[in-house]
Amino acid sequence: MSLPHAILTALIEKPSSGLELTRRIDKSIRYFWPATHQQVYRELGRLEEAGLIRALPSSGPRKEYEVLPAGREELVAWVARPEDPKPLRSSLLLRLRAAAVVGSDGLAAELERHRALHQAQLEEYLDIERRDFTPRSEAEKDRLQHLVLQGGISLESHWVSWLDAALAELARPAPHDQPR
Amino acid sequence: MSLPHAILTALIEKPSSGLELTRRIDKSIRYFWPATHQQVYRELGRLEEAGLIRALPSSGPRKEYEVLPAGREELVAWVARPEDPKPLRSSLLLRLRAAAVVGSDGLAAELERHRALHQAQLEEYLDIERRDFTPRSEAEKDRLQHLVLQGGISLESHWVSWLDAALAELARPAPHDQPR
DNA sequence: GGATACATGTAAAGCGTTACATGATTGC
DNA sequence: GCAATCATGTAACGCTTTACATGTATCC
Repeated sequence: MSLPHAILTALIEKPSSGLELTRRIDKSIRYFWPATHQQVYRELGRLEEAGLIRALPSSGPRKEYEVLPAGREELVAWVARPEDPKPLRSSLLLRLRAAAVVGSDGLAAELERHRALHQAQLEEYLDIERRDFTPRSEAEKDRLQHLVLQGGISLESHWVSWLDAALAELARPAPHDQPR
Repeated sequence: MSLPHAILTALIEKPSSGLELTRRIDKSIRYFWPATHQQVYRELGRLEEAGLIRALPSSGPRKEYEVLPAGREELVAWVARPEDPKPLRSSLLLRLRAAAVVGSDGLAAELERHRALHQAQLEEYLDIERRDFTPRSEAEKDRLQHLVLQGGISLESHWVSWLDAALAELARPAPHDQPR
């Protein structure tokens, strides 16, 4: 149940219409919880029905939503609520496991491709860090957001390093098969 | 489309019935692609209908499946097939983001809890590594499986380190608010 | 023979994804 | 006025998860 809370967070920062909200999510929150406009609209409907947000009186087709006190309370409660991490699902690790059984033909190219993707994401995070965060003396709010960013940086660094090791290992001749 | 390929991989290693397959997945593959018995049965039905596996003639209620040549070919092709990584979804990072907006009450306890979970997973991986892998001179098959395990180890290490940093940061007094 | 575990499913709900539909606004 | 874009949705599908259902073997 994370998407509704992502929306509450964004709406508290600034009341928005569905599409505007989608765009704002796509500019920051999507890095650790992506959402399409269809999901956003569906959740906005549910949150309104649950009495956590309300639509502001509007002119035209745009519907602006703001968070009600009950919505803020729910978000405060959710921050402390125990919730286990989602189990890992990596099709890349699965494919290495499959390659151990049927051979690793063509796998290296795919590992290279993933390495490039993670490297690009890492650089995007580092750009954001250089642009938005100073090295020290940050306000509580900034410090928490900086922590989130550092989590992403550390995660992408892990993948790049591991892919480097995997590629080196794939390139290494097999000690038993090769030297005969 | 990863689950069917996880099942093909496990079935090539050893033909199995639905429940046995579920148990075997739960002993290794689940670390990077968990699956319940309901999912397994459904996929077995689909794979059989697609002509990738077949049920062995059996006695009793147990249905044993084995992989057909078409199934092996599909798995070989899948190993090299481009497939982007699933976008990250971390409710913990999301909650840090929410805490930046509504305050971090109760967040530290939850971070501690997650740290313990990741630490336990890390130790489980390290136990497996000590038990199943020698330091060098491994066959191609073992080297790939070792790489998978090292991926898990490095991932859990990342989370433990990051959670340590996050907890230290949360405990640190705010530079602007506090010292007045 | 009765309880327990084994084994194979069905049903339903939630979330995420892709494709499609519809009306209003804006730019030219 | 017409096209493109903005804005708000609906529909359908697949995967995951939880709960429930049903029959079979085994143990004591």
